[in-house]
Amino acid sequence: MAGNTRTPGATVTARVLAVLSAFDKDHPQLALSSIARRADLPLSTTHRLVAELVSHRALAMVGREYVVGRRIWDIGLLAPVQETLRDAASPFLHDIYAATLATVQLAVRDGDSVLYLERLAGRASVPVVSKVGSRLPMYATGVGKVLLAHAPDDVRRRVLADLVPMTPFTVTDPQLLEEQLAGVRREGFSATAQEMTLGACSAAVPIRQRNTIVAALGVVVPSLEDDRGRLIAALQVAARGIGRQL
Amino acid sequence: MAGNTRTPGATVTARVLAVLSAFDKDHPQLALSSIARRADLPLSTTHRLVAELVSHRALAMVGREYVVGRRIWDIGLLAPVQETLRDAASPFLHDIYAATLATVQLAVRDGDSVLYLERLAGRASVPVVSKVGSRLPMYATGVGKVLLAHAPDDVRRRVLADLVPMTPFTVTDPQLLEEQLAGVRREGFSATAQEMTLGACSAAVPIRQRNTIVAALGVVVPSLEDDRGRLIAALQVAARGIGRQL
DNA sequence: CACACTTCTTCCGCTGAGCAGAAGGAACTT
DNA sequence: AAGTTCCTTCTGCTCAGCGGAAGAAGTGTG
Repeated sequence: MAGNTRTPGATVTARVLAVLSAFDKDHPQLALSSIARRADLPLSTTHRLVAELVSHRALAMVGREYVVGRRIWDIGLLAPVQETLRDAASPFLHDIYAATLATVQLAVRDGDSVLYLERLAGRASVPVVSKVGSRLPMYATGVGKVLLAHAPDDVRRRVLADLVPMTPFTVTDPQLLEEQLAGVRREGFSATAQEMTLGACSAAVPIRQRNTIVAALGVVVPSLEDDRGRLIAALQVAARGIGRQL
Repeated sequence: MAGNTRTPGATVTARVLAVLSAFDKDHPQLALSSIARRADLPLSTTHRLVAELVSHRALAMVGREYVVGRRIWDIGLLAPVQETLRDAASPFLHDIYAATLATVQLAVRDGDSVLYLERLAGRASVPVVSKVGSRLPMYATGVGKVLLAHAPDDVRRRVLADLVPMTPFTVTDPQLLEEQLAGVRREGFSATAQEMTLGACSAAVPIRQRNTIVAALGVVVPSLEDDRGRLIAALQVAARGIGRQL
């Protein structure tokens, strides 16, 4: 029968997003109490928010549990970066794959990480850790270095301040990395060797949309020695082609 | 200096969704005032909501305008919109693309329309109007005719009662279309030429889950003449493969 | 069948987060 | 320089939202 004081400093918008964000790839379906726990909200509050979201089809019920609804799916597809970019890039990725038989990757910067949008797995026995939808550090991958080289200053500063070695070949000296990034900007491509995974080398180039770098395109191969020039030329042709269609 | 009365009966959740829903296929990028108008909210309210959504990356700024952000994209992808179907189909779609270099489409019937679930964009020389998440009429597309041929009677009756020509080649005679649909059922595939878009032909086959047609798989090409048989054979192999996994 | 346990739903009075008009800027256009 | 359009900030009022608690409904165990 007691009323209550609301928690100060909370906005409903943040709560709504917290509820939606309770869902992720490993938890695509959740019970009410799980949502409350993951969003760190009281049960009754969660109950009300969820009920309202369901009424707007932002969530849907499956039995006793909830899943993300069609409404969010519809809206999410409008996020322009990925859809347009992936469509424009799709045929070029296949071209590069056909020409090189390497693992081909398309990635964008997401905050301080690399987000992989598309990947064509090559047949070569190269261990590749990237997955579509996964995030990796920017300082240790080919596409990452390209994106980092062209990222805003504050992003670069944060990333350079925390260089964790992934392999013995990872560059962990901020000064050296800065110089490499300057080289990437100057040359127009990046080339890395075993910095993320032993046995995997990569080359990458930026994709430009009207002089803004919006994404990076790269390949992963067992070794760069042989045909580094050819790989980079192929990547650059494709990157220009993609950029032209954005 | 005057305060104000809030509009009663409004929930923040509904407003947040109204703001997000202001974005649609024809308006993927909006200025603040446009969002306010489309969501039917006061400008200052919209401003605050949008700012908060941007801070949570549910929206993003592009110059002076806004677009749907990566956060919503992430969450939206979790919506179980035929997820098993899409998962099962994905590798086969890539196979078909690699074999034909055509635009490949995966679609289901949604009410009286075709809903496109997945699309691999081929070479740009063929104009293709379908987009993932978009809906098109069933009577003028390859995948649509397959789905229409196997749709319940009442759906077919409603669709046949309202045939609007999209191009000069669109079939608008209900009788003729009925005959074509019978052909689709008999032959196991549909082939259309420029009925939706000039310069675009398509072939499509049904995907069966235990003898029920649950989806359609199709390709769009500039012309069907050359290798119609090969295309359809490839589609049928893939469709069987997908069906086997459902 | 009773008991414990977990999960969901409803209730209700208090209060600060949200509201929206207005005014002040900023950027373009005429 | 005057008009137009669009964006941002300020502010006091007030009701939408809050959340503890209690009740209901389902689930598991001896």
